[in-house]
Amino acid sequence: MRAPKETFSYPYPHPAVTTDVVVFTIRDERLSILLVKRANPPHQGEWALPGGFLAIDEDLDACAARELREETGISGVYLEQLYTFGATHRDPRERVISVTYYALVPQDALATPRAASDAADVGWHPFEKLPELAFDHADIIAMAHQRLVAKLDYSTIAFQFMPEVFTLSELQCVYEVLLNQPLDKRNFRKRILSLDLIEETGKLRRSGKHRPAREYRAKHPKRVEIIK
Amino acid sequence: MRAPKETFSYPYPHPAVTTDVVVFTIRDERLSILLVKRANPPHQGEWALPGGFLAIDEDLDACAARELREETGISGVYLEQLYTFGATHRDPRERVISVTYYALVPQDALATPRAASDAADVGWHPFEKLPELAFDHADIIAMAHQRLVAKLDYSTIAFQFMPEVFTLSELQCVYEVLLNQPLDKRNFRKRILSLDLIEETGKLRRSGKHRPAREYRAKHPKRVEIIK
DNA sequence: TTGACAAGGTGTACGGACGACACTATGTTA
DNA sequence: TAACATAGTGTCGTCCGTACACCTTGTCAA
Repeated sequence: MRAPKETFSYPYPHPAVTTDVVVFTIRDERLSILLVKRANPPHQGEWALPGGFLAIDEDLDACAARELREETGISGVYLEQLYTFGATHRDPRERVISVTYYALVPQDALATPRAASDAADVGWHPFEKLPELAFDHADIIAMAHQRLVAKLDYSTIAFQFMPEVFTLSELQCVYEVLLNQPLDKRNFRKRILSLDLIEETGKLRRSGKHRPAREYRAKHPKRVEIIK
Repeated sequence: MRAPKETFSYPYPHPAVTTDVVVFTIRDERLSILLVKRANPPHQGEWALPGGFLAIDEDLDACAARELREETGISGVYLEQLYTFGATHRDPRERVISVTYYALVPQDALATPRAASDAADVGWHPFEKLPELAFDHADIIAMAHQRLVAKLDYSTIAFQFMPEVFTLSELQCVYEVLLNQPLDKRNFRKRILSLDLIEETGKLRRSGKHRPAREYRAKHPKRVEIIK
């Protein structure tokens, strides 16, 4: 906590800098985004992206990771800078430059994120029916979604949605949700296995009254590679 | 010009925000970058990217375009946001967040850019032998180059290097320089023409003691499309 | 005038990647 | 033990990308 009376002066006006994070996951076979309900003005009571002001001695990536951790309890996930939004009146308080990030969270992690002090609520919202959003956060989400879908085609980013071990059917489901279209099972398995990115655990996954599926794990779970 | 005595105060420390621009062109069959020699400290006398501080009532894109125009005389070119650099000590004066852009300039435009007041010199430098650069500008250029080469594959960005009319050989030369490898003439022409992005002007270009080449123009010169 | 020069312009054939497509295997449960 | 539900597997055709060589046409100099 900073001394409230102190002020910081500059010979020229300075904008404020924030980071905001679009957190994606896949829940119930739906692409979902983590939103916080704002506890304070402006836009009090509206849903918004987790994020907040950059500390003066803090790197941008660290700020995004910290805000994500503080506001939602999420850490250790894939986090990539997206774009910087700086339209002159995007925040009514003062000039605010937002360096935005997007994060990908595995399916099972954090079923119920915890709300922080400056958030009235936190929750997952299906991408297909998002509520009204504060500031220009709808634009930020749109761009994050565009980037995510584009990266599916030429990188191994989709694995960041997967838990440590998973089945090929689960992986296929992730691709189908993101691409919003069904995929052929044989072609999908052929393509994924030819990438040589996953290996069998040797165990079987039993679920439901049917044949168990082989479990796989990523050979390099944290790595996102460019392919093709 | 602002009154020099005025100061601007905030209850929390604010970083400064700048934009810096990596300007690419192709000169003498070499990819080149426009640099300015710094007239003032810090890094006085070193080469740096054109750029400068964001005005408080100015959009980010407008700031990049303005700095580019003021420092080099270039305007009306393709300009795209690249990435935001904000490491805590990248500028010795104060905390500075740099929202970086890259620009593509047609070959013939602006053979000799003019130097502005706060630049001791301005000039094109071949990408392959850049001088020592101020701040973290070498990192910024590296990322811009990576983005540019990547976009060659899935967009029509290369046309931004072309003048209004050009020959297929000139276009091929641009691709060869950017990809740093020779291309097959027949395959190149087949691929480019199949995109249906250019049309013949009907005129011929005479140069040297050989058969003249057909001139082409882009159907939508300013448009950069995602292909494939 | 004509022949050498230099870049402009053109088509085919091969191989690999991707997409369409249907049936058997295996564990569960009633 | 039979029905059920998902797991798991191979082939074939098409399209795209790549490799590859020669004729065309204007210039210039002998």
